[in-house]
Amino acid sequence: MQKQETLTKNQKIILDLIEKSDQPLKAYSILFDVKKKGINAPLQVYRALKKLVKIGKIHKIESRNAFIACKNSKCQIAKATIFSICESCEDVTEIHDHKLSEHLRDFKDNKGMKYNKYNLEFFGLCKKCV
Amino acid sequence: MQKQETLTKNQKIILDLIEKSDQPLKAYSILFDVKKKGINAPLQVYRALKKLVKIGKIHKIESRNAFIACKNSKCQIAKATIFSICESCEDVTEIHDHKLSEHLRDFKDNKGMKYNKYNLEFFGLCKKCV
DNA sequence: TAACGCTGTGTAATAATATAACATTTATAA
DNA sequence: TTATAAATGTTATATTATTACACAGCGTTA
Ligand SMILES: [Zn+2]
Ligand SMILES: [Zn+2]
Ligand SMILES: [Zn+2]
Ligand SMILES: [Zn+2]
Repeated sequence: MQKQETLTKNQKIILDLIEKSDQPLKAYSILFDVKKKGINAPLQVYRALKKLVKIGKIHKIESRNAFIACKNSKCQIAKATIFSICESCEDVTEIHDHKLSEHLRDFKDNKGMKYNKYNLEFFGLCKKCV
Repeated sequence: MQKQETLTKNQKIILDLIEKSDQPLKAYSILFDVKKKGINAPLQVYRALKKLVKIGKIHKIESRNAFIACKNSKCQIAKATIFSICESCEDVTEIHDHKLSEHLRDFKDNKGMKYNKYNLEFFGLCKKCV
């Protein structure tokens, strides 16, 4: 059984917003949207984002400084993320590929480093933009 | 034969600095260091960084907003980068693993997306920090 | 109960990262 | 030569993210 996190009011408001979008949202765009719900300052947004990332409800797209909801119950540990990003329309999709995930999970370098997380971003052109 | 890029003065100054460091440097720390050489504004740094990334002389560590020199003549296309990052001491190493690179290069999703680039960052604890 | 640690809140200020706009200069190509 | 692309220098500004501080709520435990 997985521990069910209880989200606070601010966290819920922000998660709701991100989940309603199928594309990544930026922190200040989130801030703009939640002002009507009483969230007034950047820090309130960043604090909620940090928690949501930590518990795996959302992921940060590092190359875009944006946040997207995770739709895969299996990666809610936030430790293994793969995305494809269209450099033309900026469409982002989370990739779930068993073989690739396995390969990455099992990767060992020759420096004795102990990994506990990875993030992979593929860039290219989506079908619509080719 | 590979086309040898001719770097401009600013680009050379900034590449030199980054190559002398074995760890990633941040843009404003670079700016601070090159002020004595007549580079005065952030934009001058960011323009040089952009070019150097484009020609593969340096890579951006996206999760850290920092830039590291590429020591591998083979990835000077800047299209296929893998890094390991220690979350304790922030040590960054570029990884060259033939099998993993091959796997990533050959990866195809089921959406018909055409990839031309990827960036992979592993996080964990290095030998010293375990 | 009271004291404590932990997490979250609200607010203000500020730090850190990155780009826009403009005039000019330099390098390369036709 | 002309023209065209790439780089420069400068000022201003936009965007992203954190520090600092006072306080509130909650569960643990002395
Ligand atoms: Zn996910
Ligand atoms: Zn697209
Ligand atoms: Zn490289
Ligand atoms: Zn370390």
